[in-house]
Amino acid sequence: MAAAQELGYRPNAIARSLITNRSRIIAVVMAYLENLFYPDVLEELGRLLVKENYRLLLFTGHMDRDSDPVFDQLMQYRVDGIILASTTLSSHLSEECATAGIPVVLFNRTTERDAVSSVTTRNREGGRRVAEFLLAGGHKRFGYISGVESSSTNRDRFVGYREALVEAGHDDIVVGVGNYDRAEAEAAAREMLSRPDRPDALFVANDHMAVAVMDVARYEFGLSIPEDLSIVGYDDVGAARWTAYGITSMSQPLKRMVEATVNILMSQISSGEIEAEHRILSGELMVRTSARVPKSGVVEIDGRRIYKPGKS
Amino acid sequence: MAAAQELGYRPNAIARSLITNRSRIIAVVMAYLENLFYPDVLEELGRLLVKENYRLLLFTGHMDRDSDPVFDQLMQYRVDGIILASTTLSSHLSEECATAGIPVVLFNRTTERDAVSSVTTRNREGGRRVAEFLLAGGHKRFGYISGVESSSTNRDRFVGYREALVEAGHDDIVVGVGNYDRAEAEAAAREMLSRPDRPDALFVANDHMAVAVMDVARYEFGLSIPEDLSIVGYDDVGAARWTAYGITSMSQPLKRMVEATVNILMSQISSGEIEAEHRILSGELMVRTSARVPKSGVVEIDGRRIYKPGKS
DNA sequence: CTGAAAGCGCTTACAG
DNA sequence: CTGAAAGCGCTTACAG
Repeated sequence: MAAAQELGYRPNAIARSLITNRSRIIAVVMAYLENLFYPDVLEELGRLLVKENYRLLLFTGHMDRDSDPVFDQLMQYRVDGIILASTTLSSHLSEECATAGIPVVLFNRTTERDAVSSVTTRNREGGRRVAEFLLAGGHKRFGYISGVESSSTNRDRFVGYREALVEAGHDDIVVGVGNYDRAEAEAAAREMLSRPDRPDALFVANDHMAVAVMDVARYEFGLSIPEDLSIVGYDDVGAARWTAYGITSMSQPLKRMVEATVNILMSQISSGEIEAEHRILSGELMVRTSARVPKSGVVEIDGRRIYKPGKS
Repeated sequence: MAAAQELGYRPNAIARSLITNRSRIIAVVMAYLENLFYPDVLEELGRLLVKENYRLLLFTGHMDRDSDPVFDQLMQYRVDGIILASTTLSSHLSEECATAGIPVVLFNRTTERDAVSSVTTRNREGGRRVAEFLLAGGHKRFGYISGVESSSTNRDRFVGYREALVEAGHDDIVVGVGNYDRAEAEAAAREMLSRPDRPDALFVANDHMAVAVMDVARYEFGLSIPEDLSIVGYDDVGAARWTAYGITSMSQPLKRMVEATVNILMSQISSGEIEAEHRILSGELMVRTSARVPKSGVVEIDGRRIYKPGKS
């Protein structure tokens, strides 16, 4: 042992993994890090995985649907688990993972397929909450700037938002497509705010776009926020808290989401059984300055203002 | 081959690496992803490494100086190269890498030690440029909010800034310590702006802090920017371009920096020779709205405004 | 309890 | 040109 120490011997983890059949590597696939939400997720993932004595192999960049070379690489490195954030595997590929016995967890996404686990938040309820908040604020004309239209997050947020608005008698929502992209969100905002019947309440599908939309509204259209236009976002990312924006936003409990993701992975790895598990968490509507504040329903908890209808 | 295809055979990269003595894995160590500059770097690194057929093993979280377990893990996975961003290895550890024949590149950092390569920008010239710009803007009283005081980036930026100011007869710079941290930068700004002789020109060591400082100046002190206070940042990160901030900032050529980093690594890996190489690139002072604009020296290139003293 | 052997899945050099 | 053998650095089961 002393000699080993002296010579700086370190066991070769790669040789070990060959015989143990465990690489202790988790692959994390993140299409893009531009949305500030994801770097935060990544950092937290790194923290938890290291605690579990796992390494994090990162794949960024958009994956093409089926024939991804990225996927081949995951398999070649015999990763013990895969976390997919802001990407979805084709059904073909997730099948392959399942047969190869590699646990897969979708982060902030779901699919109909039952084979792969997922961790999400109640996006539909979130969408409803946003609508309730804007209705309580006395708004009359509602808009929505969407994310990627086929994504489960976008779909669920919009469905909940629309449901609650329709129940209140508003069935004419102005919709623009933002694709979770700044530039596209800006274009959608320009188009929407140029309309003679422009909305006075706007739900933007995530904060990453909401920041861009606020800049367009304020500096290109000269609108006062929230006097002329209320904006609500989603995710509660860092920039939402910056005073210049102060975005009222549905939060996603990032730490708990990451924790659930790692838990699912760890239990599937150790049990060797891959039974799809779906963990669904809840967020809160964080009230700041980007949207008119209703007379009641806003409570203060630990210095943060949260909208909880029914309470005051 | 047909059979292999049918059975979904994929070579085991780990077994291969055992015999080839090449893991085709590069370790990237990033202390924190909070500063928006680093996620961008990470994404670009991912792009280039994948092109070179390398994988990216990510380590986040602060490393303790000498005895880091993280470093042990790097070694255990027999990574082919190490990129250190926003962290420095102790001399002891970089020595070990050298003897183990693993190339190391410091990204956006340097050390006196010659054994390890680095990619940086001309921070001292950058600091000078900022000073020249603020002097040309007619400012009288200069402040500086620092990064981590021991870091080479911070030191060089400040040295250049001070040099140019002293040459112009200003040797009384008000200095606050921001440690590249939002909260600390805010505290430093509060302290500095409360002074009776508060500066009218403020160089903040990076944009990540500059955003926070601007919010403090505007919303806590009611200052107009740039009328009451000019602020210049560093890095030219995404948020600097958001209209609400519009930070005048020294850019760092991120893509070229990443390219140089990967190049150094690749050439050292293929040659097997680890000779320290220091690549130093240049940035530009991107002119936006957070600082008073001098009468001359600002040129427009591809729709971006850049300060190039001596030209107009 | 200690120590030698087999084997994980590859690649490479060598024999047929 | 094809095919069997050796070996990368571990772990694990087994023999002494």
